[in-house]
Amino acid sequence: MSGDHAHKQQQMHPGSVDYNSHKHKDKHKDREHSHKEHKRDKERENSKNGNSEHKSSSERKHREKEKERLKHKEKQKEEKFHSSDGKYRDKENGFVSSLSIKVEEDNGYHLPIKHEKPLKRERDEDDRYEHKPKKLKVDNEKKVKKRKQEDSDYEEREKPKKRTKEVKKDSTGGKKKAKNEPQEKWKWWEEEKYTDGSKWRFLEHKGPVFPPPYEPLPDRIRFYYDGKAMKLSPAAEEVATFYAKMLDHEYTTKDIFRKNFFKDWRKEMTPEEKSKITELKKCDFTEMHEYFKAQSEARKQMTKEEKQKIKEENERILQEYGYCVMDNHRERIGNFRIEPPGLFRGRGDHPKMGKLKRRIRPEDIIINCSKDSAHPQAPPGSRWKELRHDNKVTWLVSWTENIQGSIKYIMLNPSSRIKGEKDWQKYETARRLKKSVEHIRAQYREDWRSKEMRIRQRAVALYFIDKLALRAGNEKDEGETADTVGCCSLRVEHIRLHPQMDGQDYVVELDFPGKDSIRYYNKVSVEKRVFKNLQLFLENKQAKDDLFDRLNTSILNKHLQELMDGLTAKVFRTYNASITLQQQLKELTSPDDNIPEKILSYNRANRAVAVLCNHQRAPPKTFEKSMHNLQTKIDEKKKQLSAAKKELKAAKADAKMLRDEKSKKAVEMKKKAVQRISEQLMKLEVQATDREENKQIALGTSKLNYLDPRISVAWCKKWAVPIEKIYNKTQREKFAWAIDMTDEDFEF
DNA sequence: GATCTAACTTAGCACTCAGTAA
DNA sequence: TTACTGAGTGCTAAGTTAGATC
Repeated sequence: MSGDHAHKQQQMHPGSVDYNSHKHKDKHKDREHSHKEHKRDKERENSKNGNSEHKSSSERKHREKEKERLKHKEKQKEEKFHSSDGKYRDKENGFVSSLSIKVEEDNGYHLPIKHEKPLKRERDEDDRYEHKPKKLKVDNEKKVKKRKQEDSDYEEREKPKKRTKEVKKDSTGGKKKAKNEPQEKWKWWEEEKYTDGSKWRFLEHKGPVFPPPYEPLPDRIRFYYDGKAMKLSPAAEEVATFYAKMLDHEYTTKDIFRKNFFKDWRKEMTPEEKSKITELKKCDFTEMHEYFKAQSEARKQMTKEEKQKIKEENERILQEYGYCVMDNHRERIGNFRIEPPGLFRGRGDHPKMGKLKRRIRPEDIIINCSKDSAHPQAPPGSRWKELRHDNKVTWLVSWTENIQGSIKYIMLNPSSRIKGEKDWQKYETARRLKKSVEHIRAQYREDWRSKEMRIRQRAVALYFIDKLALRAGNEKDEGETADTVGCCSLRVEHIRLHPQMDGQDYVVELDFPGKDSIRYYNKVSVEKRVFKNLQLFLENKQAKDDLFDRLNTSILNKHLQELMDGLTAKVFRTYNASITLQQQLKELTSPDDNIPEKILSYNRANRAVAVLCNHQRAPPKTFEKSMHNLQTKIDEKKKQLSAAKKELKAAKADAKMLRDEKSKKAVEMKKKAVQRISEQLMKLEVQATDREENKQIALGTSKLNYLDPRISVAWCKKWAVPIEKIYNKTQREKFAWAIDMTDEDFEF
């Protein structure tokens, strides 16, 4: 299947459309579609079809057989999940399912999996979970005063010490609890929010941590040019080490990377070096490369004590620079280190890959903090570019990077109030969309018949965004970034129309490089009117022309804003992801299941979302090996089980003969052993299934960014699944608000 | 409406480190 | 004790969106 797709994919191109004339020249740009995406896919495909795949095929078959034998219950669930009637999206490499066409249905509208029930709430909106900002705090002088007081109180009592993440204060005004009492987490979600657009009242931090200065290589480590050793100037040597460190990486085999690197490297050379070093292929970095490899090896070989020392030093830096005081709370900073210099690693066929990312100096840094805070000090002998006091933004530090000229920021950790509030708000907006989505859908269906082309295009694009969870698709600077697209920027070459395909009517085949140059490949059966509209949009266009030439993200979002306050294209992704999770959890969870089975169901629901959102990952390098190891464990466990069963049988026979207490006890013991081993076996089998299904799908992205955590928390509570089973520590910190406020009745 | 920019979210990859098996 | 492994974490690239400016 996967090979088949790859093949189809390669052949795809605007054969089915009449490209004779060019109607929309104004918007047409002669873009080069480099097909980086396709190359990357092909590479994956090749590696997949290579040795490792063949080696593992017998194991996989074996596993399949084992799966067959899994409990009846398990099997039923799997069938349910894989939806036997072609609802699953088919992705690159066939990693999702063997079925390729998603059928449109009235109720199973947006989901990759068929839904027996309509996507309707089972009860009225539960307003308990509405994100209702309480009374405006900044309007309330008393409270502002109090907060200010708390700020200064905090400085007084907390500044010199404290290693806890949050400052402890009680509800009456900020007194610490007794020493040994457990530190209570700050429940910012129970407090009032700023509603005047300001993000904080007080902000104090220590500024960023700079990477260590460059340390020249020892003299024995030499660089060779054209076979001759050559001592490089420190600046040129530093840049050379960036390349040397990457020698093992695929990047250094790419022409653009090499070209960009060499060009930027030469800029760092002295005139003499410049005149000597004229060809990259004559450069020999291997000694440097070996040196860094040895260093990395040495780091691994460090003694426990040495490692501990480094750990302590890192902890000290974290405590000093990794936290800030925002209003009256000590909050964790997300990224407090300045990005070190190196070679730019753009993704896909990025035209700037290999360029030198220069070292950031204090003179490049803008510091943002409160006027009345202790300002961070620039390193001795240097000064900041600017000291700013802007409480309308959330960042602490910013600088402009030299590759794209974009601004980089230091901001707070996801567990912080400022990020958490925004996250919560995001899900509330998505829940509001739930209330008006049917109306919006009716509207865009109506717009498919509009007399105006721009409205039809808007309506069809919105249909794709809603149905397929596509990203908005901003226009991008040609030549500055990799050629990737989203919905609004789709081009003729990214779409093929099939009036009939695989027994389905009106099939649209989408194939394009999305964010991070991850391929989006999907064949989907659409409504006739959508199909006819697409045919119309394609008329008289060429491969490189925009499919939606009368549309862009700005127009689309303005329209969405009119339909619902706060609605943007992105909200549809959040909404559809969350509603899919909720729906899938309902479908897949069986009350009789044990905890591991329930977790498998959760992961499968999560997986359905990841598939919908096209969250892919490269299969882990050690995947085949780890599956093999797991299978070995399963085989051993089976042997163990069979032995235990024999022993039980024997014990039973003994007990029947002897009829004494001792042999009865022995039977009980053996029974327990059989039960224990069975459970262990079942866990391993579930683990193998889960891992196999997860081979090329990344669950983390949707879990962290698209799924309303309250759905997961409610599910855990309802089925008594420990929250730790689905969220690790970091995730629990990020979603503390949801964990605290949600009960099992929560409905998205 | 086009373009630019700032601010923020979303994303996959690489590396680390703790747990576990040998 | 060592080697291995995978979950967790950090890093930073690549998106979206809104607002300013022309």
